[in-house]
Amino acid sequence: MTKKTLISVVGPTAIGKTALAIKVANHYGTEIISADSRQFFKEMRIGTAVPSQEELASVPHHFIQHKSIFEPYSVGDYEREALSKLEFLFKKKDVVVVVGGSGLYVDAITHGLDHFPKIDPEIRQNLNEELAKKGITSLQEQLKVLDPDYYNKVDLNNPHRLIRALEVCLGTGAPFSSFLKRSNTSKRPFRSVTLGISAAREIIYDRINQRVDLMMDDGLLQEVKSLEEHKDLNALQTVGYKELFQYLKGDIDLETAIGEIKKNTRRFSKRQLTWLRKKEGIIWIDYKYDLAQVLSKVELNITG
RNA sequence: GGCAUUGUGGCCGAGUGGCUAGGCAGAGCUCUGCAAAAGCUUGUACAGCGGUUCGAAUCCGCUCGAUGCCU
Repeated sequence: MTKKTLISVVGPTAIGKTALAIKVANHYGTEIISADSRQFFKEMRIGTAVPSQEELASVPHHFIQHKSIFEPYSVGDYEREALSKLEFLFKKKDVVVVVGGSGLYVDAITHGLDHFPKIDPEIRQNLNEELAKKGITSLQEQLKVLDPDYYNKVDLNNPHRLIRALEVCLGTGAPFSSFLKRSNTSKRPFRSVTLGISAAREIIYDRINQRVDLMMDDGLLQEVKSLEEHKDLNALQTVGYKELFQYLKGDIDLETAIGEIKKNTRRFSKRQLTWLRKKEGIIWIDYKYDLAQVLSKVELNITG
């Protein structure tokens, strides 16, 4: 019996992941799980480059616009939901395709995260207030006491990291680092093949700039306007939205806002590439790939 | 042709004798529940030549290049 295989498609934003994922899924007659942390939200469509109606119709997609920006949603939630969806899909398919630009979310599926207890959201809220009032040193001092091991490892200038570690310490009474066992890792009941699409930096940047213009033509500004009253929600701290909120507020003009979107998207793509660069086992292909060749490489990895 | 202003790293821009502004772009990196997030690292650049001085991006002279006004 064939072993179940998960084919992941990764790469920087605007490189053509969606198109390749659909072709691969069609070839195997299977379905697609999205690992894009912004395409989850049904209120955000244009700015997150959700697949088109035709694309969605050609292959069943999961985790696309299935959540609301009003619901809190984390990688942990995603990992649980995605794994149970995978289990369900593997009952009828030998291959499932995952596609997405959020590296952490792809890893959550393919390798898994350690288990953390649920933390009362109020703790994080308090820590955020503390950060605003007393500054980052206050958080650093607390972490030094509550989890000296992690204190020596983390980037102490990074408020997000400090707050996450502290909320776990405070919420569980145990050091954050005591949960980092990598116990989940590499225990998946399926084989993993990862396709990485890449191109020269210049080409990626070019595609990004073009796509931002297309989004504007498609009515991104209207979409952002309709969400303006919710601009403080976490899901809307997103490239393409936060810049246009600034424009709507009158802080910058439209041309500047569009330039900022392009710039921030370029930076994002750079971080995606940094993230992927160190990963092992990725089959890298050029953005002008030959589909038959790509599929035969995948086959080789499945059978080999 | 005359007079005046001016010339700082890819770009913007501060600095008017000694103690390497800063920002943007670019590049490299970190990453376990806010991840399209958050954070870190990264260029001794002062138009050229000569002079003054212990020491010049900063002062002086000439050359070259900009810009403006005048005839």
